[in-house]
Amino acid sequence: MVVKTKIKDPDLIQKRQKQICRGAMRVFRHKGFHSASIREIAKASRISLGSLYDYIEKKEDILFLVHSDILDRIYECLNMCMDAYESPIDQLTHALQELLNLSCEMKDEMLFIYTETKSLESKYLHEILKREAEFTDSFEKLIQRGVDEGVFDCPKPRLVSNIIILVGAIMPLRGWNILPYHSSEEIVEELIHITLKALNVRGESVPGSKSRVVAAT
Amino acid sequence: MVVKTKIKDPDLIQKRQKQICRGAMRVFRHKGFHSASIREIAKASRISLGSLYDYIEKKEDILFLVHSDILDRIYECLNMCMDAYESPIDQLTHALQELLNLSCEMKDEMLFIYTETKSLESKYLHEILKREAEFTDSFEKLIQRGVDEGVFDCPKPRLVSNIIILVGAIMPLRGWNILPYHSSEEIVEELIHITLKALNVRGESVPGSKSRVVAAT
Amino acid sequence: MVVKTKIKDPDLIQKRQKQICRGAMRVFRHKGFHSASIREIAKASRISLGSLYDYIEKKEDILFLVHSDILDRIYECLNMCMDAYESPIDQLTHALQELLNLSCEMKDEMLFIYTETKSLESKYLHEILKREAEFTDSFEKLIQRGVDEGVFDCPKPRLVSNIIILVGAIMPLRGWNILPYHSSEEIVEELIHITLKALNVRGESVPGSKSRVVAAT
Amino acid sequence: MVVKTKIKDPDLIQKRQKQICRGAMRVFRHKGFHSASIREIAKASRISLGSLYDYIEKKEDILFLVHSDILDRIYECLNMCMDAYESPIDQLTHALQELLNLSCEMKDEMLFIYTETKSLESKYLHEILKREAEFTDSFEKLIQRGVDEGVFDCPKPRLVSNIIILVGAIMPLRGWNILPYHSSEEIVEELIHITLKALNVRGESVPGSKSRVVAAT
DNA sequence: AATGAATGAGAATTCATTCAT
DNA sequence: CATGAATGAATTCTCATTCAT
Repeated sequence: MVVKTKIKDPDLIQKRQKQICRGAMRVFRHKGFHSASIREIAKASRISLGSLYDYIEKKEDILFLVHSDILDRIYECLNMCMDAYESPIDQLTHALQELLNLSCEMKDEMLFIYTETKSLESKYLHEILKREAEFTDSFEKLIQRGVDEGVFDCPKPRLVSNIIILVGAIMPLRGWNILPYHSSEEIVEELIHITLKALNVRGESVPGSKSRVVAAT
Repeated sequence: MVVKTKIKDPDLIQKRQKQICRGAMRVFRHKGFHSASIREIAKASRISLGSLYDYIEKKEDILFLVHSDILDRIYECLNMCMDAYESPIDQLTHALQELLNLSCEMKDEMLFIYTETKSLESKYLHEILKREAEFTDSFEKLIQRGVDEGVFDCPKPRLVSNIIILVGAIMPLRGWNILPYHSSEEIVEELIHITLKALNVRGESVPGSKSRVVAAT
Repeated sequence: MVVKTKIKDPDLIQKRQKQICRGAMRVFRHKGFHSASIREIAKASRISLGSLYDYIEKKEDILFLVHSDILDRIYECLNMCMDAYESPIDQLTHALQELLNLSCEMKDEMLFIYTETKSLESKYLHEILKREAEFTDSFEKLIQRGVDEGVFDCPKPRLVSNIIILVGAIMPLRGWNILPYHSSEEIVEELIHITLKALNVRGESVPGSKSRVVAAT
Repeated sequence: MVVKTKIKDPDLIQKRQKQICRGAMRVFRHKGFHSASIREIAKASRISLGSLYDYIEKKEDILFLVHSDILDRIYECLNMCMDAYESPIDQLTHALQELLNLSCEMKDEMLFIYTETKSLESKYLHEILKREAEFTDSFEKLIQRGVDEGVFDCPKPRLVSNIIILVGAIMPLRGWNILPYHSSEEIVEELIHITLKALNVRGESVPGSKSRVVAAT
């Protein structure tokens, strides 16, 4: 899916739309989508109001571009992470760890996705949900492979992959209630531990953690 | 916290504000808070525009009233549910079951809470988060009692209670990805199973479920 | 001219309308006529919104009542003052002195008259201007009598009486620029002095002033 | 002080704000500030509602612009007039004459200033009063110079300059009561005569008047 | 390609007035 | 006579979008 523009040069489109994404997100962070005016977005993007409309057609296009940009960044990280390991357990633990790290670093962006996806118009909504579904699928496949290899015990991999993705957003969604009591490192470690326990993995190893290495093999 | 009105009769205030809540929610369901106009809300509430403003001061007041109303309904159900049982395991399983049932029946309302809490103005936001925190606390205490009684194994009850509440919203937040593959009954059952497993409960019994009554390890 | 009411008892009308005048003026003082809402006026008058409308028909009626009330108070004082003296010079000096004193004590009221008379609807405007004209007439007659008696030199008594009345409002209209430099007593004394000079009165006596008594007859 | 705009081109701002001033004044003349709606003002200014708000921020800004514009016009005339003469008597008589002429030609504008200055918000009110004060100062200095040169007898120049300015608005404020009896030329001539008399000027000459050229006492 | 001025539909909110009790 | 809840027209202001330069 592509946003219709008045401009021909594809490189310029790419560059300016990225510029708009970053500017827009800077505004959305504080005011949300609806309260952000196109004027503010143009100013934050260091682009004129007229030019802005050369690269998009409607305000909602920006919402889609920002969604796309955020998902791109998240999925790229996670795919790289999964590709770096072979065994399902390693893949899962590292992917989960990466997801949780991202949810710290990109807290605002993830919260934005959770709160503003509903504002997408139907055409864009389906596109974005399709991409989210693909992402969930990759987790599901990973778990299924673990089940097939006998390292995971999980009768409903789709449900569990959805839980994982939901819990992957625990920082933006529930951080306000947890962070005053636990550091993000503690949270990440414990969440991986719980996940592996829920998958009946015995003798887990948590990457980057000393305290639990004793239980390894 | 109370919304300032021009009306004196407290019963009438109560009645009309409830009326407004229901009407407003009917509109918010389809359009969200920002896209819903005050005129639509008035119409849906079967109240005149002028009268509406006799019972609130600003549009944001409606957002708060709706939040309050939804939380009231959810928390009342859950408190009744917890009070009906003695043992932490029974309390937890029934509360979780009730929470998940509510998240089916009040899917839109819960999604609304997750997506629009950010639109509350500071004063109201704090009030609502305070109530959510109290709710989380009651889950935390429940788990802690289970730990004290030796039936739960859980080093970070606060984290886990937050996970439970987050997962309690899995229907509104991830239902679109799960429900095409599993019935809500299946989901509820499996989620309770996973939760108890995460708490290291051996020999669990799921209420209303036959299949798992003897499903010990 | 009389404001139409729903109430019969004339004493009650009198009493309540006075009550409304005082309440309304309290609000007008700070916000002016247009920015004052009927609700505020009712509250300040310690009368219910419904009752208020038993004693007036429209908001403008209040404006007229307040105008009437203020003019009544001013003219009553001045008429008493003029009646207390015989000679034109005494009458003029004491009337002017009284007028200037009133313009200190009723600064807000006089300013209100000057700024809000234009808001009166035609019917009321004519009534109020008629009363102001009568008031100007009485000054004009006073001056004319002085001219006839040979104590004043004034070819255009009407113009001068208008000047006197205008200067009588110098406190509310220009006080902000004068009062930081001169006390109101100084101002009053000097204004009387100038007025008598303008009327070619030689050897004037200013009431209540010591400094100028030496110049007395 | 400058009204904040969304427009960058300063010439355009100047031009449009003047356009708005004139349009607004056309409406204010009949209805006053509060009763004039922004829509009417836009229409009278031959500018669209949206554009209007590109050149101002709030309705009150228009009030300030109009005040500014009127004072500019008046003060420019008077300064030119004062600069054209050397002696205090000439300056005073010509300035007074000019002021009274202006008060005939700009009757509505002056009345507007007197009745609507109170509607200015604090920030603007102070600015406008500052300019009025400067204007009064210039009259005070003129009188003081006359006193220093021995041609005026005036112990309180500040008070007298305020009287002059107040009397300078006699046409808009009291014209309704005088003009049916005297022509504006008569009024102007007599007012100058009285003023000079009040300043103890002997052997005055009124500009443009023959009858009084030798009218010494 | 880029700029920024122009537009008007639509938003929230206020308030004089009426009317049932 | 008194009360205060109800009404909806009118108001100010915002903002996405277009268009001339």
